[in-house]
Amino acid sequence: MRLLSHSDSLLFRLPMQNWFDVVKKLDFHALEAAKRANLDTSIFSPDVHPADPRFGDAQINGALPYAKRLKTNPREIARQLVSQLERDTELASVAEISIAGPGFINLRFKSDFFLSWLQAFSTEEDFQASASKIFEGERVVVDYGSPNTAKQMHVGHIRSIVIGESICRLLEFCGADVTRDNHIGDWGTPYGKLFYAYKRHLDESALKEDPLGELERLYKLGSQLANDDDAVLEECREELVKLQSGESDAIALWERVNQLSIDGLTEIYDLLDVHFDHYLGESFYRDQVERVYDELEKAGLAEESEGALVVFHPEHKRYAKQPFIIRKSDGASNYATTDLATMLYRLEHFKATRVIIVTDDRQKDHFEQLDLTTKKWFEKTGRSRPDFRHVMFGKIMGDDGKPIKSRSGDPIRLKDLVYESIDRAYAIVKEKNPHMTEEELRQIATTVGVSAIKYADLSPNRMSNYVFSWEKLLSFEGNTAPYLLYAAARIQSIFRKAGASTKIDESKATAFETEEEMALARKIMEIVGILQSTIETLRPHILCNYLFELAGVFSAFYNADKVIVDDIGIKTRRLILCQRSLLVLKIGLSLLGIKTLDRM
RNA sequence: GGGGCAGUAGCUCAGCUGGAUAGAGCAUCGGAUUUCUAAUCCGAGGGUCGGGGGUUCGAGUCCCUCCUGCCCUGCCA
Repeated sequence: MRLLSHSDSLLFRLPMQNWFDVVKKLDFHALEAAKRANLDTSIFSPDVHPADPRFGDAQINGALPYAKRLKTNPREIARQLVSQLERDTELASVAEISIAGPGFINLRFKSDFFLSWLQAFSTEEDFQASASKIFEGERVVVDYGSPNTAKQMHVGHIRSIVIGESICRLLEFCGADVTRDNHIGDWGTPYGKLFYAYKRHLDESALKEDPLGELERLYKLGSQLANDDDAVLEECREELVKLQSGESDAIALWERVNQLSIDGLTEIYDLLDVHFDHYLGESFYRDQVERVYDELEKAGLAEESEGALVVFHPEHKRYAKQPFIIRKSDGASNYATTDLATMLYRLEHFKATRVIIVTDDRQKDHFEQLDLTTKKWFEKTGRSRPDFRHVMFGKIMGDDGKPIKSRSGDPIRLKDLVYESIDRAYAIVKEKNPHMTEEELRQIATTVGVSAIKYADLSPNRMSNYVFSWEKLLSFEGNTAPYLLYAAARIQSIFRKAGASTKIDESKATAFETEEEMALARKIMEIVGILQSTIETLRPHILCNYLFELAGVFSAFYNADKVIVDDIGIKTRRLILCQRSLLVLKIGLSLLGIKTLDRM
């Protein structure tokens, strides 16, 4: 029979499940206290925050705005609340309560509360249990990546891929059924020029070697030849007409180019561990544009203006005058048309309850107009209206403050970027681990290099432009993926050294004592709120920031407190901290699309 | 002209619905290693939060105004 530690008593353990989200739980208790104190709960909001460790673990600030509304003394309100909170036996058993300043209520959890919390929530399933309800039953189509075909991807494509993938994983973690759809640019005017050059100047071996590179070369060549010679330009036009009119040879060639393109794209996506369910690009919707014109005209939303078919939104201060052009004056469809058709398809075919599109912020107006138009269209036709979110991001800048370009003035190829990162990672890993096998070196370098690229893109706020620098991207210090991977690898190492698996007899643990133990426990618990705000805002940098802090607090703990010690109580509780730190790092990194390593 | 985003330490950036003395990393300087991975940790210096006004117990955060940069603004995506 195992011994019961004081934190193991049934009385204490039973309610722990409700404490997973500490802020939410405190909010509830504070509101109950407010009722008992006869405060007007239509006005009072507890306003619970995680606190600066100097003051405690959490604070309830609601007394101040409440007193302001009623023009009374905030400290008096706080005093009334505290006297009720102290009568709350569940709360009083886990925390010490005090008043500070003008009426802040500070709570400091008792040491064994941290241990009980960590013991109650110990697996990925435990962490996912509450999150998985957020988007339960939701079908979400996430549209990201979206490069043009027959071209190499460049550095400008990385943010959509990396942010989009992270958002997919976050949504799945929250219980959503996610469809990853790559809305490729596989239709349009460039194909005339490409086909002209393809038929005359194709280098078969180059095409086999590097399909996207060769197709891009051919497009540029065709473009240049057409530019120099009007006769060539005319032939390019004819190629395009053949394609658009569905001539079988042209379609066959287009299909071949498209397949080569997708194969080329997939090579890099595989490297980045990003896998799409569909590649439903612009071409897929080309036969559906008539339906869009018809429905929008019948619904009275679209009108002729300057020869084009457009949608105005009279209620909107800007889009009352700024048209959403859905058919050009030459009769051709455009981006707006296919995006509308895409919305319809996602509703009808995927039964989407939500649609998320991940692009740069220059397309903000376009997607606002798309959303307004879709809402009215679907409403008038009696359809359900999926919730639409445009997840946008800023540009990647060079150190000259302008959008990033390579020295030659061309965009930096994404492939080159990723492989250079892997190569640099390889050199560093090899230097640190001279005796590692070649295979292991390669594998670690790939993970480190790819992670570094991804993390550099995820850690800044996606809304702002960020400055690209090789040094920062590939740095192994500071808020970077390698720093996080290293922290995780060190924890794995502890378990190897301890000869213990991650499953340990946790009942032997004693309550935390050292400052570093407490700080780490506190930090681990913060993951709950962090996941919520990351998901609410769809801003992965919030999670990045947190993981960096967690790794830092862990490292401080690691340096201060030895884990493998003789005292079984101390050793066990420290192993618990290690195991949970590793768990949270793994969950967090996987939600960012980053794999962890056992050693590095 | 209209609209959007941004301006925080020398550099790159955090700062959650307004909360206590504005924080990291890099760089600089000073420490820690017979040790579970030093790819680490601890400490120091470094700020008119673009300027000015306002709202209030309290403003980097909200409102107004001005300055600066970038982006969008009818037939590109």
